[in-house]
Amino acid sequence: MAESDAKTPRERYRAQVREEVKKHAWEQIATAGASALSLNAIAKRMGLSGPALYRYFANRDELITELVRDAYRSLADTFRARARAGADLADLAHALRGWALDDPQRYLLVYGTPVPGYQAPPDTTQIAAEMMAVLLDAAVAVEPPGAEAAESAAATPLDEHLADHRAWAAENPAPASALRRALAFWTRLHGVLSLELAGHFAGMGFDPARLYAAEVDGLTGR
Amino acid sequence: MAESDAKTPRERYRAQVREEVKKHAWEQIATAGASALSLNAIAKRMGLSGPALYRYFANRDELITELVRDAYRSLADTFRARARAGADLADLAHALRGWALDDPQRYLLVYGTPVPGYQAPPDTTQIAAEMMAVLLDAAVAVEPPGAEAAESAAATPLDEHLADHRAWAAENPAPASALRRALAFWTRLHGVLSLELAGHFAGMGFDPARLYAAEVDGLTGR
DNA sequence: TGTGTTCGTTAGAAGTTATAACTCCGATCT
DNA sequence: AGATCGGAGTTATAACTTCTAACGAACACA
Repeated sequence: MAESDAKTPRERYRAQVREEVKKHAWEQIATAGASALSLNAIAKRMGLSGPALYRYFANRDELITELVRDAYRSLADTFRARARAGADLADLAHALRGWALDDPQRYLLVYGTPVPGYQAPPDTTQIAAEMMAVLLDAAVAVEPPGAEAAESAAATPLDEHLADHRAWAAENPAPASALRRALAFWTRLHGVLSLELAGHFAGMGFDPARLYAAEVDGLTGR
Repeated sequence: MAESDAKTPRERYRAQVREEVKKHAWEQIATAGASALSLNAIAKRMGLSGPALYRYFANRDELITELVRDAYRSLADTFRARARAGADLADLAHALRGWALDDPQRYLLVYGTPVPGYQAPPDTTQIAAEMMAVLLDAAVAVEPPGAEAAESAAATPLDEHLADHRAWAAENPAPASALRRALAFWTRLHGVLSLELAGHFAGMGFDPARLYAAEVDGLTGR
Protein backbone atom coordinates (compact mmCIF):
# COMPACT_ATOMS: atom_id res chain seq x y z
CA MET A 1 0.00 0.00 0.00
CA ALA A 2 2.83 2.33 0.79
CA GLU A 3 4.38 2.47 -2.67
CA SER A 4 1.17 2.46 -4.71
CA ASP A 5 1.11 6.26 -4.88
CA ALA A 6 2.99 6.44 -8.16
CA LYS A 7 3.01 8.94 -10.97
CA THR A 8 3.68 7.08 -14.18
CA PRO A 9 1.49 4.16 -15.27
CA ARG A 10 4.59 2.01 -15.41
CA GLU A 11 5.35 2.63 -11.76
CA ARG A 12 1.75 1.98 -10.87
CA TYR A 13 1.87 -1.34 -12.66
CA ARG A 14 5.20 -2.18 -11.11
CA ALA A 15 3.95 -1.49 -7.61
CA GLN A 16 0.87 -3.56 -8.26
CA VAL A 17 2.88 -6.57 -9.42
CA ARG A 18 5.21 -6.26 -6.44
CA GLU A 19 2.18 -6.24 -4.20
CA GLU A 20 0.81 -9.35 -5.88
CA VAL A 21 4.12 -11.13 -5.50
CA LYS A 22 4.11 -10.34 -1.81
CA LYS A 23 0.55 -11.56 -1.48
CA HIS A 24 1.49 -14.94 -2.92
CA ALA A 25 4.62 -14.99 -0.79
CA TRP A 26 2.57 -14.54 2.38
CA GLU A 27 0.25 -17.36 1.40
CA GLN A 28 3.21 -19.60 0.81
CA ILE A 29 4.86 -18.59 4.08
CA ALA A 30 1.67 -19.14 6.06
CA THR A 31 1.47 -22.76 4.94
CA ALA A 32 5.11 -23.79 4.64
CA GLY A 33 7.16 -21.23 6.53
CA ALA A 34 9.59 -18.64 5.29
CA SER A 35 12.36 -21.13 4.59
CA ALA A 36 10.19 -22.84 1.97
CA LEU A 37 9.48 -19.64 0.08
CA SER A 38 10.11 -20.27 -3.63
CA LEU A 39 10.34 -17.46 -6.17
CA ASN A 40 9.76 -19.96 -8.93
CA ALA A 41 6.56 -21.23 -7.37
CA ILE A 42 5.27 -17.68 -6.95
CA ALA A 43 6.04 -16.87 -10.58
CA LYS A 44 4.23 -19.95 -11.82
CA ARG A 45 1.18 -19.20 -9.71
CA MET A 46 1.13 -15.74 -11.26
CA GLY A 47 1.40 -17.14 -14.76
CA LEU A 48 4.93 -15.87 -15.20
CA SER A 49 8.18 -17.60 -15.89
CA GLY A 50 10.73 -17.79 -13.10
CA PRO A 51 13.23 -15.08 -13.99
CA ALA A 52 10.46 -12.53 -14.57
CA LEU A 53 10.28 -11.87 -10.83
CA TYR A 54 13.84 -10.62 -10.82
CA ARG A 55 12.53 -7.50 -12.50
CA TYR A 56 10.71 -6.75 -9.24
CA PHE A 57 12.99 -8.12 -6.55
CA ALA A 58 16.76 -8.31 -6.84
CA ASN A 59 16.77 -11.69 -5.13
CA ARG A 60 15.02 -13.89 -2.64
CA ASP A 61 16.51 -12.07 0.32
CA GLU A 62 15.20 -8.74 -0.83
CA LEU A 63 11.69 -10.14 -1.06
CA ILE A 64 11.91 -11.62 2.42
CA THR A 65 13.35 -8.42 3.82
CA GLU A 66 10.46 -6.55 2.29
CA LEU A 67 8.02 -8.97 3.94
CA VAL A 68 9.75 -8.47 7.27
CA ARG A 69 9.48 -4.74 6.81
CA ASP A 70 5.76 -5.00 6.07
CA ALA A 71 5.25 -7.22 9.09
CA TYR A 72 7.05 -4.75 11.32
CA ARG A 73 4.98 -1.92 9.93
CA SER A 74 1.78 -3.86 10.47
CA LEU A 75 2.60 -4.48 14.11
CA ALA A 76 3.74 -0.91 14.69
CA ASP A 77 0.57 0.38 13.03
CA THR A 78 -1.75 -1.66 15.23
CA PHE A 79 0.23 -0.57 18.29
CA ARG A 80 0.06 3.07 17.33
CA ALA A 81 -3.62 2.88 16.43
CA ARG A 82 -4.46 1.28 19.75
CA ALA A 83 -2.39 3.78 21.66
CA ARG A 84 -4.10 6.67 19.89
CA ALA A 85 -7.43 5.12 20.86
CA GLY A 86 -6.38 5.37 24.49
CA ALA A 87 -5.18 1.82 25.02
CA ASP A 88 -3.32 1.02 28.21
CA LEU A 89 -0.60 -1.58 28.69
CA ALA A 90 -3.08 -4.44 29.03
CA ASP A 91 -4.81 -3.42 25.82
CA LEU A 92 -1.51 -3.36 24.00
CA ALA A 93 -0.75 -6.83 25.31
CA HIS A 94 -4.08 -8.05 24.02
CA ALA A 95 -3.43 -6.43 20.65
CA LEU A 96 -0.02 -8.05 20.47
CA ARG A 97 -1.41 -11.50 21.12
CA GLY A 98 -4.17 -10.99 18.58
CA TRP A 99 -1.68 -9.85 15.98
CA ALA A 100 0.55 -12.84 16.64
CA LEU A 101 -2.18 -15.48 16.58
CA ASP A 102 -3.74 -13.89 13.52
CA ASP A 103 -0.76 -14.99 11.46
CA PRO A 104 1.86 -16.93 13.43
CA GLN A 105 4.36 -17.05 10.60
CA ARG A 106 4.23 -13.28 10.31
CA TYR A 107 5.12 -13.00 13.99
CA LEU A 108 7.89 -15.55 13.58
CA LEU A 109 9.23 -13.69 10.57
CA VAL A 110 9.83 -10.72 12.84
CA TYR A 111 10.78 -12.40 16.10
CA GLY A 112 11.85 -15.87 14.98
CA THR A 113 15.21 -17.40 14.25
CA PRO A 114 17.41 -15.14 12.14
CA VAL A 115 20.24 -16.32 9.93
CA PRO A 116 23.54 -15.81 11.80
CA GLY A 117 24.93 -12.93 9.78
CA TYR A 118 21.64 -11.13 9.26
CA GLN A 119 21.60 -7.41 9.93
CA ALA A 120 18.17 -5.86 10.10
CA PRO A 121 17.87 -2.89 7.73
CA PRO A 122 18.00 0.48 9.50
CA ASP A 123 14.38 1.34 8.83
CA THR A 124 13.09 -1.79 10.56
CA THR A 125 15.09 -0.97 13.68
CA GLN A 126 13.59 2.50 13.33
CA ILE A 127 10.12 0.97 13.34
CA ALA A 128 11.06 -1.19 16.31
CA ALA A 129 12.14 1.94 18.13
CA GLU A 130 8.76 3.55 17.43
CA MET A 131 7.03 0.53 18.92
CA MET A 132 9.19 0.73 22.02
CA ALA A 133 8.28 4.41 22.30
CA VAL A 134 4.56 3.54 22.32
CA LEU A 135 5.23 0.80 24.83
CA LEU A 136 7.23 3.12 27.00
CA ASP A 137 4.48 5.72 27.12
CA ALA A 138 2.01 3.06 28.16
CA ALA A 139 4.43 1.84 30.79
CA VAL A 140 4.82 5.34 32.18
CA ALA A 141 1.04 5.61 32.42
CA VAL A 142 0.76 2.66 34.81
CA GLU A 143 3.60 3.80 37.06
CA PRO A 144 2.33 4.76 40.51
CA PRO A 145 1.81 8.53 40.46
CA GLY A 146 4.46 10.65 42.09
CA ALA A 147 7.08 8.03 41.45
CA GLU A 148 9.15 10.22 39.17
CA ALA A 149 10.44 12.51 41.84
CA ALA A 150 11.00 10.13 44.69
CA GLU A 151 11.48 6.93 42.64
CA SER A 152 9.08 5.51 45.21
CA ALA A 153 9.68 1.78 44.96
CA ALA A 154 13.28 0.96 45.77
CA ALA A 155 15.37 1.12 42.63
CA THR A 156 16.50 -2.35 41.62
CA PRO A 157 20.02 -3.00 40.31
CA LEU A 158 18.47 -3.23 36.85
CA ASP A 159 16.87 0.18 37.36
CA GLU A 160 20.27 1.68 38.08
CA HIS A 161 21.75 0.05 35.02
CA LEU A 162 18.91 1.20 32.81
CA ALA A 163 19.13 4.73 34.15
CA ASP A 164 22.65 4.83 32.75
CA HIS A 165 21.94 2.91 29.55
CA ARG A 166 18.79 4.37 28.10
CA ALA A 167 19.89 4.91 24.52
CA TRP A 168 16.78 3.10 23.29
CA ALA A 169 14.48 5.39 25.26
CA ALA A 170 15.72 8.29 23.14
CA GLU A 171 14.58 11.57 24.67
CA ASN A 172 11.72 10.03 26.61
CA PRO A 173 12.11 11.17 30.21
CA ALA A 174 10.50 8.01 31.60
CA PRO A 175 11.76 6.86 35.00
CA ALA A 176 13.95 3.76 35.05
CA SER A 177 11.16 1.73 36.58
CA ALA A 178 9.06 2.40 33.48
CA LEU A 179 11.94 1.38 31.24
CA ARG A 180 12.17 -1.83 33.19
CA ARG A 181 8.45 -2.41 32.90
CA ALA A 182 8.43 -1.84 29.15
CA LEU A 183 11.34 -4.21 28.71
CA ALA A 184 9.69 -6.88 30.84
CA PHE A 185 6.47 -6.42 28.89
CA TRP A 186 8.30 -7.14 25.69
CA THR A 187 10.41 -10.08 26.84
CA ARG A 188 7.79 -11.83 28.99
CA LEU A 189 5.00 -11.64 26.47
CA HIS A 190 7.34 -12.68 23.69
CA GLY A 191 8.43 -15.58 25.86
CA VAL A 192 4.91 -16.93 26.20
CA LEU A 193 3.90 -16.14 22.63
CA SER A 194 6.92 -17.62 20.91
CA LEU A 195 6.80 -20.85 22.90
CA GLU A 196 3.09 -21.12 22.21
CA LEU A 197 3.46 -20.47 18.48
CA ALA A 198 6.34 -22.92 18.25
CA GLY A 199 4.10 -25.58 19.77
CA HIS A 200 6.15 -26.11 22.91
CA PHE A 201 3.04 -26.06 25.09
CA ALA A 202 1.35 -28.76 23.03
CA GLY A 203 0.31 -31.68 25.16
CA MET A 204 0.98 -29.91 28.44
CA GLY A 205 -2.71 -29.48 29.06
CA PHE A 206 -2.97 -25.88 30.20
CA ASP A 207 -4.30 -22.90 28.28
CA PRO A 208 -1.55 -20.56 27.07
CA ALA A 209 -4.03 -17.67 27.09
CA ARG A 210 -4.28 -17.97 30.88
CA LEU A 211 -0.54 -17.91 31.27
CA TYR A 212 -0.40 -14.88 29.00
CA ALA A 213 -3.13 -13.15 30.94
CA ALA A 214 -1.32 -13.83 34.20
CA GLU A 215 1.86 -12.26 32.83
CA VAL A 216 -0.13 -9.25 31.69
CA ASP A 217 -1.64 -8.93 35.15
CA GLY A 218 1.79 -9.03 36.72
CA LEU A 219 3.00 -6.38 34.31
CA THR A 220 0.16 -3.92 34.82
CA GLY A 221 0.38 -3.69 38.56
CA ARG A 222 -1.44 -6.87 39.56
CA MET B 1 28.11 -40.82 22.28
CA ALA B 2 24.90 -42.69 22.86
CA GLU B 3 25.09 -45.09 19.95
CA SER B 4 28.83 -45.76 19.95
CA ASP B 5 28.45 -48.82 22.15
CA ALA B 6 28.15 -51.28 19.28
CA LYS B 7 29.02 -54.92 18.90
CA THR B 8 30.11 -55.54 15.34
CA PRO B 9 32.94 -53.52 13.78
CA ARG B 10 30.56 -52.46 11.04
CA GLU B 11 28.20 -50.89 13.54
CA ARG B 12 31.13 -49.23 15.26
CA TYR B 13 32.25 -47.73 11.98
CA ARG B 14 28.73 -46.70 11.11
CA ALA B 15 28.22 -44.93 14.41
CA GLN B 16 31.55 -43.19 14.03
CA VAL B 17 30.70 -41.87 10.58
CA ARG B 18 27.28 -40.70 11.75
CA GLU B 19 29.00 -38.86 14.58
CA GLU B 20 31.41 -37.20 12.16
CA VAL B 21 28.58 -36.14 9.90
CA LYS B 22 26.85 -34.53 12.85
CA LYS B 23 30.06 -32.79 13.85
CA HIS B 24 30.35 -31.16 10.46
CA ALA B 25 26.63 -30.37 10.49
CA TRP B 26 27.02 -28.47 13.77
CA GLU B 27 29.92 -26.47 12.39
CA GLN B 28 27.89 -25.57 9.37
CA ILE B 29 24.84 -24.65 11.45
CA ALA B 30 26.91 -22.52 13.80
CA THR B 31 28.12 -20.36 10.95
CA ALA B 32 25.18 -20.31 8.56
CA GLY B 33 22.14 -21.50 10.49
CA ALA B 34 20.13 -24.67 10.20
CA SER B 35 18.33 -23.60 7.05
CA ALA B 36 21.63 -23.49 5.18
CA LEU B 37 22.66 -27.01 6.15
CA SER B 38 23.80 -28.86 3.02
CA LEU B 39 24.30 -32.62 2.94
CA ASN B 40 26.38 -32.24 -0.18
CA ALA B 41 28.72 -29.77 1.47
CA ILE B 42 29.16 -32.06 4.46
CA ALA B 43 29.94 -35.02 2.21
CA LYS B 44 32.56 -33.07 0.28
CA ARG B 45 34.22 -31.87 3.46
CA MET B 46 34.44 -35.49 4.56
CA GLY B 47 35.95 -36.55 1.25
CA LEU B 48 32.81 -38.39 0.20
CA SER B 49 30.49 -37.99 -2.71
CA GLY B 50 27.03 -36.58 -2.06
CA PRO B 51 24.79 -39.64 -2.08
CA ALA B 52 27.11 -41.54 0.28
CA LEU B 53 25.54 -39.77 3.26
CA TYR B 54 22.20 -41.35 2.47
CA ARG B 55 23.63 -44.61 3.79
CA TYR B 56 23.70 -42.93 7.19
CA PHE B 57 20.72 -40.60 7.19
CA ALA B 58 17.52 -41.24 5.27
CA ASN B 59 17.27 -37.58 4.34
CA ARG B 60 18.06 -34.05 5.45
CA ASP B 61 15.17 -33.93 7.88
CA GLU B 62 16.34 -37.03 9.71
CA LEU B 63 19.76 -35.48 10.21
CA ILE B 64 18.27 -32.26 11.54
CA THR B 65 15.88 -34.15 13.79
CA GLU B 66 18.85 -36.06 15.15
CA LEU B 67 20.65 -32.80 15.85
CA VAL B 68 17.59 -31.45 17.63
CA ARG B 69 17.47 -34.62 19.69
CA ASP B 70 21.13 -34.24 20.65
CA ALA B 71 20.61 -30.60 21.54
CA TYR B 72 17.67 -31.49 23.75
CA ARG B 73 19.69 -34.20 25.42
CA SER B 74 22.60 -31.85 25.98
CA LEU B 75 20.37 -29.29 27.69
CA ALA B 76 18.58 -31.91 29.75
CA ASP B 77 21.91 -33.40 30.79
CA THR B 78 23.33 -30.11 32.03
CA PHE B 79 20.08 -29.43 33.88
CA ARG B 80 20.08 -32.83 35.52
CA ALA B 81 23.77 -32.64 36.38
CA ARG B 82 23.33 -29.25 38.01
CA ALA B 83 20.28 -30.38 39.89
CA ARG B 84 22.12 -33.42 41.20
CA ALA B 85 24.89 -31.11 42.36
CA GLY B 86 22.35 -29.27 44.48
CA ALA B 87 21.61 -26.37 42.17
CA ASP B 88 18.72 -24.11 43.01
CA LEU B 89 16.47 -22.23 40.59
CA ALA B 90 18.98 -19.40 40.14
CA ASP B 91 21.76 -21.85 39.36
CA LEU B 92 19.60 -23.52 36.75
CA ALA B 93 18.88 -20.14 35.20
CA HIS B 94 22.59 -19.45 35.04
CA ALA B 95 23.22 -22.85 33.47
CA LEU B 96 20.51 -22.23 30.90
CA ARG B 97 22.01 -18.93 29.85
CA GLY B 98 25.47 -20.42 29.64
CA TRP B 99 24.21 -23.29 27.52
CA ALA B 100 22.39 -20.90 25.20
CA LEU B 101 25.25 -18.45 24.73
CA ASP B 102 27.71 -21.29 24.31
CA ASP B 103 26.12 -22.15 20.97
CA PRO B 104 23.24 -19.84 20.01
CA GLN B 105 22.25 -21.85 16.97
CA ARG B 106 21.92 -24.95 19.11
CA TYR B 107 19.49 -23.10 21.37
CA LEU B 108 17.60 -21.79 18.37
CA LEU B 109 17.42 -25.28 16.90
CA VAL B 110 15.44 -26.32 19.96
CA TYR B 111 13.46 -23.18 20.71
CA GLY B 112 13.53 -21.32 17.41
CA THR B 113 11.11 -21.11 14.53
CA PRO B 114 9.72 -24.49 13.54
CA VAL B 115 8.38 -25.36 10.11
CA PRO B 116 4.56 -25.19 10.23
CA GLY B 117 3.79 -28.89 9.99
CA TYR B 118 6.65 -30.06 12.19
CA GLN B 119 5.80 -32.56 14.90
CA ALA B 120 8.52 -33.11 17.46
CA PRO B 121 9.35 -36.82 17.80
CA PRO B 122 7.93 -38.39 20.97
CA ASP B 123 11.30 -38.90 22.62
CA THR B 124 12.17 -35.21 22.42
CA THR B 125 8.92 -34.28 24.13
CA GLN B 126 9.85 -36.94 26.65
CA ILE B 127 13.18 -35.19 27.22
CA ALA B 128 11.39 -31.86 27.49
CA ALA B 129 9.16 -33.38 30.16
CA GLU B 130 12.22 -34.52 32.12
CA MET B 131 13.57 -31.00 32.03
CA MET B 132 10.29 -29.61 33.30
CA ALA B 133 10.42 -32.15 36.10
CA VAL B 134 13.84 -30.90 37.19
CA LEU B 135 12.60 -27.33 36.93
CA LEU B 136 9.51 -28.15 38.91
CA ASP B 137 11.51 -29.66 41.76
CA ALA B 138 13.67 -26.58 41.91
CA ALA B 139 10.56 -24.41 41.88
CA VAL B 140 9.08 -26.36 44.78
CA ALA B 141 12.30 -25.85 46.74
CA VAL B 142 11.97 -22.06 46.67
CA GLU B 143 8.31 -22.02 47.64
CA PRO B 144 7.78 -20.49 51.08
CA PRO B 145 7.67 -23.41 53.52
CA GLY B 146 4.27 -24.51 54.75
CA ALA B 147 2.65 -23.31 51.59
CA GLU B 148 1.42 -26.72 50.52
CA ALA B 149 -1.25 -27.06 53.13
CA ALA B 150 -2.59 -23.53 53.35
CA GLU B 151 -1.56 -22.35 49.86
CA SER B 152 -0.33 -19.31 51.77
CA ALA B 153 -0.18 -16.63 49.10
CA ALA B 154 -3.59 -16.06 47.59
CA ALA B 155 -4.13 -18.40 44.69
CA THR B 156 -4.15 -16.49 41.42
CA PRO B 157 -6.62 -17.30 38.63
CA LEU B 158 -3.74 -18.98 36.85
CA ASP B 159 -3.07 -21.10 39.93
CA GLU B 160 -6.62 -22.36 39.86
CA HIS B 161 -6.38 -23.15 36.18
CA LEU B 162 -3.06 -24.96 36.61
CA ALA B 163 -4.40 -26.94 39.55
CA ASP B 164 -6.93 -28.41 37.15
CA HIS B 165 -4.61 -28.73 34.16
CA ARG B 166 -1.43 -30.26 35.42
CA ALA B 167 -0.94 -33.02 32.88
CA TRP B 168 2.63 -31.87 32.31
CA ALA B 169 3.47 -32.11 35.99
CA ALA B 170 2.82 -35.85 35.80
CA GLU B 171 2.65 -37.30 39.30
CA ASN B 172 4.60 -34.47 40.90
CA PRO B 173 2.53 -33.25 43.84
CA ALA B 174 3.86 -29.70 43.56
CA PRO B 175 1.47 -26.92 44.60
CA ALA B 176 -0.03 -24.82 41.81
CA SER B 177 2.12 -21.87 42.82
CA ALA B 178 5.21 -23.95 42.03
CA LEU B 179 3.78 -24.95 38.67
CA ARG B 180 3.24 -21.29 37.95
CA ARG B 181 6.76 -20.44 39.01
CA ALA B 182 8.30 -23.16 36.84
CA LEU B 183 6.27 -22.03 33.85
CA ALA B 184 7.23 -18.40 34.40
CA PHE B 185 10.87 -19.43 34.75
CA TRP B 186 10.72 -21.09 31.38
CA THR B 187 8.81 -18.42 29.46
CA ARG B 188 10.49 -15.35 30.96
CA LEU B 189 14.03 -16.60 30.60
CA HIS B 190 13.30 -17.83 27.10
CA GLY B 191 11.85 -14.43 26.32
CA VAL B 192 15.04 -12.61 27.25
CA LEU B 193 17.35 -15.23 25.76
CA SER B 194 15.64 -15.59 22.42
CA LEU B 195 15.40 -11.85 21.85
CA GLU B 196 19.04 -11.46 22.83
CA LEU B 197 20.22 -14.28 20.57
CA ALA B 198 18.14 -12.97 17.70
CA GLY B 199 19.88 -9.63 18.06
CA HIS B 200 16.79 -7.63 18.97
CA PHE B 201 18.60 -5.85 21.79
CA ALA B 202 21.42 -4.73 19.51
CA GLY B 203 21.87 -1.00 19.61
CA MET B 204 19.60 -0.52 22.60
CA GLY B 205 22.56 0.11 24.85
CA PHE B 206 21.73 -1.96 27.92
CA ASP B 207 23.28 -5.25 29.00
CA PRO B 208 20.99 -8.25 28.42
CA ALA B 209 22.73 -10.10 31.25
CA ARG B 210 21.38 -7.53 33.72
CA LEU B 211 17.87 -7.93 32.42
CA TYR B 212 18.24 -11.68 32.64
CA ALA B 213 19.56 -11.45 36.18
CA ALA B 214 16.66 -9.22 37.16
CA GLU B 215 14.17 -11.76 35.84
CA VAL B 216 15.96 -14.50 37.75
CA ASP B 217 15.77 -12.42 40.91
CA GLY B 218 12.06 -11.94 40.42
CA LEU B 219 11.61 -15.65 39.89
CA THR B 220 13.53 -16.81 42.93
CA GLY B 221 11.66 -14.75 45.48
CA ARG B 222 13.40 -11.40 45.02
C1' DT C 1 37.87 -69.69 0.45
C1' DG C 2 33.33 -68.51 -0.90
C1' DT C 3 29.21 -65.67 -0.02
C1' DG C 4 26.39 -62.03 1.08
C1' DT C 5 25.76 -57.56 3.19
C1' DT C 6 27.08 -52.99 3.16
C1' DC C 7 29.60 -49.00 1.51
C1' DG C 8 30.74 -45.76 -1.96
C1' DT C 9 30.62 -44.67 -6.54
C1' DT C 10 28.61 -42.46 -10.93
C1' DA C 11 24.49 -41.17 -13.46
C1' DG C 12 20.46 -38.81 -13.48
C1' DA C 13 15.82 -36.71 -12.28
C1' DA C 14 13.58 -32.81 -10.45
C1' DG C 15 13.96 -29.02 -7.90
C1' DT C 16 16.06 -24.28 -6.53
C1' DT C 17 18.33 -19.30 -7.29
C1' DA C 18 20.21 -16.37 -10.43
C1' DT C 19 22.40 -14.39 -14.91
C1' DA C 20 22.60 -13.53 -19.88
C1' DA C 21 20.76 -12.61 -24.13
C1' DC C 22 17.02 -11.76 -26.83
C1' DT C 23 12.19 -10.08 -28.24
C1' DC C 24 8.64 -7.02 -27.93
C1' DC C 25 5.57 -3.63 -26.32
C1' DG C 26 4.66 0.87 -24.82
C1' DA C 27 5.74 5.50 -23.28
C1' DT C 28 8.11 9.45 -24.46
C1' DC C 29 10.54 12.74 -27.47
C1' DT C 30 11.19 15.04 -31.82
C1' DA D 1 2.74 10.73 -36.61
C1' DG D 2 7.18 8.45 -36.34
C1' DA D 3 11.59 7.12 -34.36
C1' DT D 4 13.67 5.83 -30.24
C1' DC D 5 14.67 4.09 -25.89
C1' DG D 6 13.59 1.66 -21.56
C1' DG D 7 11.42 -1.81 -19.25
C1' DA D 8 8.82 -6.46 -19.21
C1' DG D 9 8.93 -11.12 -20.15
C1' DT D 10 10.87 -14.79 -22.59
C1' DT D 11 14.19 -18.89 -23.19
C1' DA D 12 18.67 -20.86 -22.34
C1' DT D 13 22.05 -21.87 -19.11
C1' DA D 14 25.04 -22.30 -15.02
C1' DA D 15 25.58 -23.84 -10.51
C1' DC D 16 23.49 -25.28 -6.86
C1' DT D 17 20.35 -28.45 -3.95
C1' DT D 18 18.00 -33.22 -2.36
C1' DC D 19 17.37 -37.70 -3.42
C1' DT D 20 16.90 -42.38 -6.31
C1' DA D 21 18.84 -46.02 -9.10
C1' DA D 22 22.21 -49.06 -10.57
C1' DC D 23 26.65 -50.74 -10.29
C1' DG D 24 31.31 -52.23 -8.39
C1' DA D 25 34.28 -53.11 -4.72
C1' DA D 26 35.47 -54.09 -0.10
C1' DC D 27 34.75 -56.32 4.00
C1' DA D 28 32.85 -59.60 7.70
C1' DC D 29 31.68 -64.05 8.45
C1' DA D 30 30.89 -68.98 7.86
